[in-house]
Amino acid sequence: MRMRDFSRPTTLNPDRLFGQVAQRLAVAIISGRIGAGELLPNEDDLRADISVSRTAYREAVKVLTAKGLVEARPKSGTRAAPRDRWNLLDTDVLAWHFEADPNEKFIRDLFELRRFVEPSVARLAAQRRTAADIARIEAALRAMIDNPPYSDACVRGDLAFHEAIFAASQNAPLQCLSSAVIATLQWSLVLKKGVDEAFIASLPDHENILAAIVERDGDLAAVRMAGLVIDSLNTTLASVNVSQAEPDKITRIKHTK
Amino acid sequence: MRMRDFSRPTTLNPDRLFGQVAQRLAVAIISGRIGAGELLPNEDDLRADISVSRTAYREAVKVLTAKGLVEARPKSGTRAAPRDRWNLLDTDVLAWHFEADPNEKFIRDLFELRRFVEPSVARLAAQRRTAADIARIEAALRAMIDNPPYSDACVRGDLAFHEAIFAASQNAPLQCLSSAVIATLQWSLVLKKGVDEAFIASLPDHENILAAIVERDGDLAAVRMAGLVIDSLNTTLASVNVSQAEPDKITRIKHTK
DNA sequence: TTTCCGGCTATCGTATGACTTTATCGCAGA
DNA sequence: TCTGCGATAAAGTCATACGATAGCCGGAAA
Repeated sequence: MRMRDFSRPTTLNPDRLFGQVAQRLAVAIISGRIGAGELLPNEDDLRADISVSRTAYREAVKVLTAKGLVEARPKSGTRAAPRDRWNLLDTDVLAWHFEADPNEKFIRDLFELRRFVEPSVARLAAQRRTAADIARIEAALRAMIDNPPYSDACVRGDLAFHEAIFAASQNAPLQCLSSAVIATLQWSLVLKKGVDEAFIASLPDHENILAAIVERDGDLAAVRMAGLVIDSLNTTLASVNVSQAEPDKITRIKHTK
Repeated sequence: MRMRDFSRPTTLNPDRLFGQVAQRLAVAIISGRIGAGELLPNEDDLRADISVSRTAYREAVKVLTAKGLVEARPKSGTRAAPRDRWNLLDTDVLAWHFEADPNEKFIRDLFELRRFVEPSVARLAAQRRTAADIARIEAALRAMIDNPPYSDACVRGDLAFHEAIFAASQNAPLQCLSSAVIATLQWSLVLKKGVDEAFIASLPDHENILAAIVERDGDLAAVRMAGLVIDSLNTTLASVNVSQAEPDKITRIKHTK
């Protein structure tokens, strides 16, 4: 699946050779083409795909090992790890999922995580935000409003909006979860691209969240963020199901507020 | 800081040479001894620390790159990355934090994350748990009860208890956060080791959480889990402050329920 | 025929040296 | 002063070799 990539600058330089090899292998594992079995024998892979030296191959494997996608043990070989070992919240691992087929369960799970976390983050942001945080969130919102829906600048604004709120929470481990939120936004973008109404309808919600954060009203910010996430989930899932022609699988979540 | 290590089997084999080098460098970065500056030049490090080949060194760097701890660019060198690039939720990165000095802010942040996430996870677990999940949670609880406090088996039981609840949530990305919970438990263990009362007092709380999950009462499970997390935070922070002889920094969080 | 032991071999880990690529920095020329 | 080109330094890549280890298989003994 080819698409525009707005994910944060990853640690893994795609220009480099080992990065390409890592991505190749990662996608093969994530898409299930390798699935907990043995990896392609060292030599085979070298000869077959691209003639790549053992160094590049090993460094790619090291990257995948660090992200939990493979387990290498002397002699028994380098095998794809079971899914529950993967660092599913790692930026690169999330990005690689976009290269594989979209998996509705996975998207739901990410939205679920987001639904639990992001309202709390918004609450913290409202309590702890500095003037600089406000300026950053405002700038992101401006980019969303001033640019046509789904334009690059607009999408970047959306991502920046959520990231800025995470940053305002002043909690470093929590900020690591922003990549998961970014991922859901990207999935939304892919799945419901072209549907401008949903995006435009969400703009006032974004503005209201900012307002609550400005007012330092944590509870209000949390409630509004929860609403935004649920709306996003519903429109995204609707697009998934429409595009898959399975409208019966639409399961909306009602606002509790 | 030397300690018993109960973290889940990490992907990064400490027997291997590159793993040791990676840990060495990681601790130097996390502890701040390197802090966003340049890394030791390749050759220097080789000669100085241990005579280690370029291969092992490079693979160690690749691992750290994958976890966001360093950024390598041709010409400008391999630099330690700013903290907001680190994968703070990565199992290894969390484990490496135990080798550096304890950082109260970091522990607070982890507990905060846990406070947001774990009650929701408990709710999901109550809604989705299977019979196998119940058995797993019960077994973990048994290990906590049947073994003396802070014994290896007991601690493992505690970790298994929380991991089993995460597993019962049936949400893979969410499960990745269990390593952060494990980390807070380990910090608690380190900081308040020897204080048996707090542990024994928490046993009924654990039992009640299990009961709520058995009864499929999601809200109750969430409330009880929230209480457990807050209690754990308070006793842990108290130990931190006592051990640092700064009792004025104790800031308890009141139960809302 | 079954079982156990030991060597064989495949595969990862480590070491070494040479060459390539890339990006920075400084010097020279306009 | 500005521009651009080349020297340079560091990471990246390649090729090769050797060591260590765990599984495999065959032979020997019961």
